[in-house]
Amino acid sequence: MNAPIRRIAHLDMDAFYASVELLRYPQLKGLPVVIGGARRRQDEALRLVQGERGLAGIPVEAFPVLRDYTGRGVITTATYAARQFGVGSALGLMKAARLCPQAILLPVDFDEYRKYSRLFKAIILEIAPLMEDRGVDEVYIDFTEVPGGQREGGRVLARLLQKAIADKTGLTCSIGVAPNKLIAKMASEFNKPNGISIVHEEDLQSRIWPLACRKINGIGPKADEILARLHIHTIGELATQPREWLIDNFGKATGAWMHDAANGRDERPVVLESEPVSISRETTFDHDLHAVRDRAELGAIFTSLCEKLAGDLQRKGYVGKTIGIKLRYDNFKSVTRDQTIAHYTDDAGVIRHTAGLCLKRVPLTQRLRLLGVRVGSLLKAAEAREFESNTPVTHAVSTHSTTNSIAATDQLF
DNA sequence: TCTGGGGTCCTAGGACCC
DNA sequence: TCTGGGGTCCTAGGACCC
Repeated sequence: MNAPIRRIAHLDMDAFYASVELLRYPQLKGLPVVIGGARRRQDEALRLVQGERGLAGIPVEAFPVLRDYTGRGVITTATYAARQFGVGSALGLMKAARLCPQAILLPVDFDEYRKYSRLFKAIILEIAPLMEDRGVDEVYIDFTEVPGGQREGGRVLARLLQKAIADKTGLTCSIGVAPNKLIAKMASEFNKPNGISIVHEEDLQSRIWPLACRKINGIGPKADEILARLHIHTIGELATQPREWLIDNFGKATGAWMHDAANGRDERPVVLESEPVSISRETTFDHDLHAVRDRAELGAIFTSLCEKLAGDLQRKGYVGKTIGIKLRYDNFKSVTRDQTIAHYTDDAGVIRHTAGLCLKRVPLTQRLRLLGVRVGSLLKAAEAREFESNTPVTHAVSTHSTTNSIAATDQLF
């Protein structure tokens, strides 16, 4: 018997956030709907008009529309009906309102999306156990050894997955199957929504090479701009450049990677488990704040971010020892500062104190639009305790104690 | 009326040690 | 009497992704 052909699938949920919202509000099906912006207000407004028939009974006219929205924020997801108007992910809401003022605007309800995320991934795992989590709405799956994974190049298994997910969640997805992750990722976009694409090794020149370089996962706007200046626009053009020339222009690692990627070479395995490197919280203010004039408000936000972050760490069972801050000025320039401490911690007071020291190292004359706090160099809390028992007292782990109250730390703002 | 929030990885320089 | 390379850790910034 021949060795099975390596077949990797990329599965991408279609307009995921918006589709989950449509499960709650089926009366919005077919209408332009965008998700994004401020969370609470619209939600509460909707609950007020919710009649005996529940959420599905709310009349379409009661939903907030883009036209009435004022404030910051971007679109995270748009329904396909909304995309007709040129609105899509990452577009500012104010700009979107000009393109499609009648679009219905729903707030992001991440808990709900996470619920469906866990659900569709569990369904996949029952059928195909080798799955790599790539965020709330997409995964890679190794089809190679799965029953049916080789039939029709993977199409039979892909259809089975689509059907199982649709039956149990009411959601659709698109799947690309290819010899590796890189091509599978591109292939999953070929037939969106609710599509399947099979790309074989020998299809590289006909189906991948005509695409723009930007379609390669890992080539972003900056790299694309440099390539354009070098008169390279398609993946085929990139593939036929001499490897050494790409290395001269992009550096050793990036140049070699680009050459491999364009030639369809990618040996990365499907990774089943991974540990987080950092956990963070950040927030963009409703309006820009000044470190002096809005000191009290900023201080409260800062403390609250630290508390939420500590809560995240405790809930997930991690401690870290590199504490950092990020801020973004009104001109959108960002700076970061971080500091590594001797003790692993998940304590809000320790985080707040150390982050406060970081804040003192940064210019605070310009107005701010964003503030963030981050904890890195993470360790599982259990492993950290083990580490502690083999380490001198000065390196002890400090977990959420009451001795380090936030109120006791110095106030920068 | 520009531009969210949560991440990962890479680079590069300096400190410090051997 | 001034000069090596590595290796590792820390920090800052930036590209990129979902």
